[in-house]
Amino acid sequence: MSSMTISQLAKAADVGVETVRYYQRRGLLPTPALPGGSIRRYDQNALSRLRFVKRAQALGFSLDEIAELLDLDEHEDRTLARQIASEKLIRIEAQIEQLQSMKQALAELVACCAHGSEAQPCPILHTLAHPDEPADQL
Amino acid sequence: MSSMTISQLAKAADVGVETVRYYQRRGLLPTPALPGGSIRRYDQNALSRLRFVKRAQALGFSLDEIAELLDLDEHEDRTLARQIASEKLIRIEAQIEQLQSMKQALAELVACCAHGSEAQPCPILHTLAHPDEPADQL
DNA sequence: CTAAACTCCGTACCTGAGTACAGAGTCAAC
DNA sequence: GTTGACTCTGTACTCAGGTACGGAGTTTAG
Repeated sequence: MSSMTISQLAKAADVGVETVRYYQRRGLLPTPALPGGSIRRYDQNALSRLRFVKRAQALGFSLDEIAELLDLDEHEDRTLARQIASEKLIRIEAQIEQLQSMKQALAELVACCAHGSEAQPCPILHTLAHPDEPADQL
Repeated sequence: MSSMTISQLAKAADVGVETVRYYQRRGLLPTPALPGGSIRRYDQNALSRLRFVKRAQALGFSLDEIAELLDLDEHEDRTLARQIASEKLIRIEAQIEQLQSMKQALAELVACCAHGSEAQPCPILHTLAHPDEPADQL
């Protein structure tokens, strides 16, 4: 199955046909030339690329960022590649930190709500409404 | 300043006037009645609610989820509130793990580009395209 | 008293990431 | 050699979460 139609390709990567076309329009996947007349064929390489897109996306990258990542690989300019990757790395680290703050805040709220007495207002809602008190460490 | 115009309210919560109106349309904020003729007035309560929305949003809740939380607050249902927060917590934890894997992959790419030989391919596309190999810890 | 600034309401527009559909062509099976 | 599934291109629609705008009314400072 080294040569696939668009629907076979889409199925193999578990996306819709329209999604493949959309990625082509966005420049994330090359659009192979129409051979002679009529129907495009996609190879293993196209599938790898498509899977790359889905995986990177699952990690929170936008399609624009993914296009950039793909460029890193394609361009043999390692100096530039390294620079772009470093910048992305910094953004990811910041994102992780943000999420960790969120996690902590939420964990505190959940824990507090678990053993609080029913008589008091729900701390999740109370805390969110009044940030100037205890759980303000966001 | 217990009675504000819409723009004072918006400013106090650091959002745009249009955003306040949007939240009203979405049912996240009540729309106070027009007193006699003409211009609505908002109180401290509206500000608390607006801040609640922004804080919950910063914690990764969607506006629909926030509406749900507000509803729970109104009905004093802390058990369910806690459940929603727990679910959100789990999603956030998964997201952090994923990002950490990506961080590692990117860090490797950066290191590779820094001192690797020009002859070898960068690991990033390979890593993401073939999840069944080393960097599979995503 | 007038002009600037603000408010109200409705509707339209924006970005990101697709999804749907129309109308025409093509390919494989029977 | 026709039917049915698939493909091609292009355009339009969806959803979230806003943002912008037009035209009318109101409020306030000078």
